[in-house]
Amino acid sequence: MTLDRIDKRMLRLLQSNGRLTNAELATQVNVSPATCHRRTQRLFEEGYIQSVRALVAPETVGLGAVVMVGVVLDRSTPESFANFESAVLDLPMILDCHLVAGDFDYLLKIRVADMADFNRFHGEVLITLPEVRQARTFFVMKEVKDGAPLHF
Amino acid sequence: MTLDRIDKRMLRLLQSNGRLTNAELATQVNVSPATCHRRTQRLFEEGYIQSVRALVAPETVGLGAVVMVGVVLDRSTPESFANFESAVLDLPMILDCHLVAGDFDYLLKIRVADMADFNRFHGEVLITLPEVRQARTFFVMKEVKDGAPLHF
DNA sequence: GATGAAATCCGAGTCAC
DNA sequence: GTGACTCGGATTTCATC
Repeated sequence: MTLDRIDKRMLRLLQSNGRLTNAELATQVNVSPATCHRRTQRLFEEGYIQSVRALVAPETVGLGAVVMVGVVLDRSTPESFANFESAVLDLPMILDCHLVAGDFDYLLKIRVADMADFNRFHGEVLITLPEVRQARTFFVMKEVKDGAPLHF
Repeated sequence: MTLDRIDKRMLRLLQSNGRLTNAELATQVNVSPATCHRRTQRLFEEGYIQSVRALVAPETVGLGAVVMVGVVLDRSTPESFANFESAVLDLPMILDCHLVAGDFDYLLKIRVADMADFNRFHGEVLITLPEVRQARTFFVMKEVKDGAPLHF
């Protein structure tokens, strides 16, 4: 139910290296492998660790371009939001989608091969999505930081 | 140097589950464990897989609030950008930072405990960063999608 | 109720082919 | 690329505090 100092250290270590073996992890946090194993299990079972994922280098799989998009919907009804969100969930090039307060309704992060690819996506998909009034594009020129580990 | 069908399937599988054992992975892509092992090694060595990381549930470690911030710098000189970027790299609550073309210079994604925490960060850190003229805040009300797997 | 030691089992990693 | 072989870690059991 709660995280003690050892749990937190384990989370921090696994966050930076999800391939740590149980034996290595046990050494780093100064408990026996058996204890470490039980604690790790709990971190998964109780949802402290959502998943472990390999981070694929985007350029190596032809997804070198990032675009951020601010979206404004036509109407601010619950159905508008629901429609838009379900469309977003079906579009794999949309990596992030946040409902925000401010000048936009949503902020999207999109990964595509290149600008031509984005233009196609923009014209044929994005602005034809249900309820989209306006989509303001921010081409990303440099990824200074992306998905930094949580600091706790 | 290039990825065949099997490599890509391995990447996709490891992307969704980084804890797959070599034996399991081998079965899923229909090659022997030895072959699978060699291929996986290559995917790491040649940088197709940048790292494997545990995804920690942010709320469970007291980081339940997300804020997106659009930043405009005072001057558009190389030193301004460099100064700002190195400050950003030192701030662990800034998870993402993208240099963009458009109305902002940078878009940031920030994780904090709550609004009070963000207000403190905004007043004491963000607007005192070198070269920051303006910071427009977008509170995130819902994370519709966050860090979806790459689609290739 | 959590721990660590020991014992078993299975996969990682390395060979020859 | 496969198959076999060895070593080390994962996982369980159990006694202990």
